[in-house]
Amino acid sequence: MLPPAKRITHQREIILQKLRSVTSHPTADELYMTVKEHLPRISIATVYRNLEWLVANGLAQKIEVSGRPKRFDGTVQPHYHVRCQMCGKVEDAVLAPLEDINSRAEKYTGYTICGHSIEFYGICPACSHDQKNSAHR
Amino acid sequence: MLPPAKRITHQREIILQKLRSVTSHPTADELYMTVKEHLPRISIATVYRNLEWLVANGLAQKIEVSGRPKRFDGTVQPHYHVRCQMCGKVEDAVLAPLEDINSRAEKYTGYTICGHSIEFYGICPACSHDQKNSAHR
DNA sequence: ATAAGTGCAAACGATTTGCGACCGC
DNA sequence: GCGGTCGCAAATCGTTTGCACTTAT
Repeated sequence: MLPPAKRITHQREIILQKLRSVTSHPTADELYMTVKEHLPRISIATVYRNLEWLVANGLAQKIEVSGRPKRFDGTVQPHYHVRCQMCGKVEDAVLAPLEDINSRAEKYTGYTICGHSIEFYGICPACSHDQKNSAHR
Repeated sequence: MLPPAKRITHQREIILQKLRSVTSHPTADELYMTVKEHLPRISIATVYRNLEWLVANGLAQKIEVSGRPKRFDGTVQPHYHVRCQMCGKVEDAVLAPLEDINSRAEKYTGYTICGHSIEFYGICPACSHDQKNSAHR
């Protein structure tokens, strides 16, 4: 199903464009910073509202994991994420989607399963490097 | 490794006991309510502090998913969860832990992977029933 | 005595909301 | 002109923190 193609306001457009131009899964606040460069008068509320709108209309994904601030993703294909436990960075984990586990879960839980998310957690290369350097102290 | 068996204060004990007595993955606040029945003067801060302590000492698990309030689990064995998108309830999904995907992810991401969490999302039996009943309107 | 743990209230960060102004059809 | 959207400020929610007071050892 194609997106309902409703109103695309200027701010909505810029937000989506900025979101698509990065691979860093920014938080609403981070996005607000960069969007503000082009639309200095935009408010953080607008960013939140439009991000939710984009998600609701299938133009973006929300990664709401780990208590931390929600992150957003301009890619809509299902994929998994890895989070660094030290610096909080989130990256994509390129693994083939495990389709079969949905039906398994459905069977065992009685829920109507719509999907699943997998988050790997660990230490990113940069942080594990830092860790070695400061092992003493 | 057995828990460090440090201080077990009265409030700590009650909190763990209450947490273990339910399967509902309560939030800190929900737990606070029930613990207060036994310890009327306990503060919410103590509940938060002790839940973190229990997690740090391997006596409980934190389920921090979906932006929503963190939930806690008195079971420490690794297992997955299903969340109802309508009522927010979290239940266990009895699926054998997928051990192999950790090493796969490690290979692809370059991270040192410590583990992963899977959350299925969908509609619980109760809510899908309600949905039918209120289909009109 | 001292180190750890507590209750309270205030602080915090992320997000949401109410509202009057505004913009595009 | 009207409905949808915006910017702003205030409100909310979950959680954390500073601090002075207890409590177990």
